[in-house]
Amino acid sequence: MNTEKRKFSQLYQRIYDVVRRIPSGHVATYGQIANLAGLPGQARLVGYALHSSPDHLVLPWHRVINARGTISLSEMEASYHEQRALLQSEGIIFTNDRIDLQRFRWNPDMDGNALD
DNA sequence: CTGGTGACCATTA
DNA sequence: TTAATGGCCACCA
Repeated sequence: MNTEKRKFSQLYQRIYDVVRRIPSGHVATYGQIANLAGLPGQARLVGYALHSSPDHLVLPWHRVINARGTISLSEMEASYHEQRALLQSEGIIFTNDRIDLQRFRWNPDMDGNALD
C-alpha cells in the first residue's frame, strides 16, 4: 500500500533483522552485517539504513561499528557518546577509542549453539 | 533520467 | 602507523 510512507525497503528490513541478532556484549562491523544480510560489499548501505532507522524500531544499533574497531560517528555528535556509553555498559572495553575486534566481535555461528 | 552523498571497506604506498 | 584511492549502490533532490 502506498498510503503508508515506505521509508524502509525490504533491504532495510534484512539489515535490521541481522542487527537485531547481535547479542549484548558483542559488536559487529558494517561489512559483517552486510554479508550476513546477503548484501556483500554493501557496508555503506548498512550505515545508511541505520542512519535512517526509525525510532519506533528498537534496534541495538550501538553494537554496529566500523572495521577499524571504532565508532563511525563524529565525537561532536551526541549519538557518539550515547553509543560509547551503551557499549561500555555492556562490558565492551575501549582502548584509545578503539574496540578489540578479536575479542568482542560477534560470531554468528555460535549464536544459539553453545559449543564450549 | 542524472548526479551527489554516505554511521563503509580493502588495498596500496 | 596514517593517507589516499577506487569500488560499491540505494537513496534523494
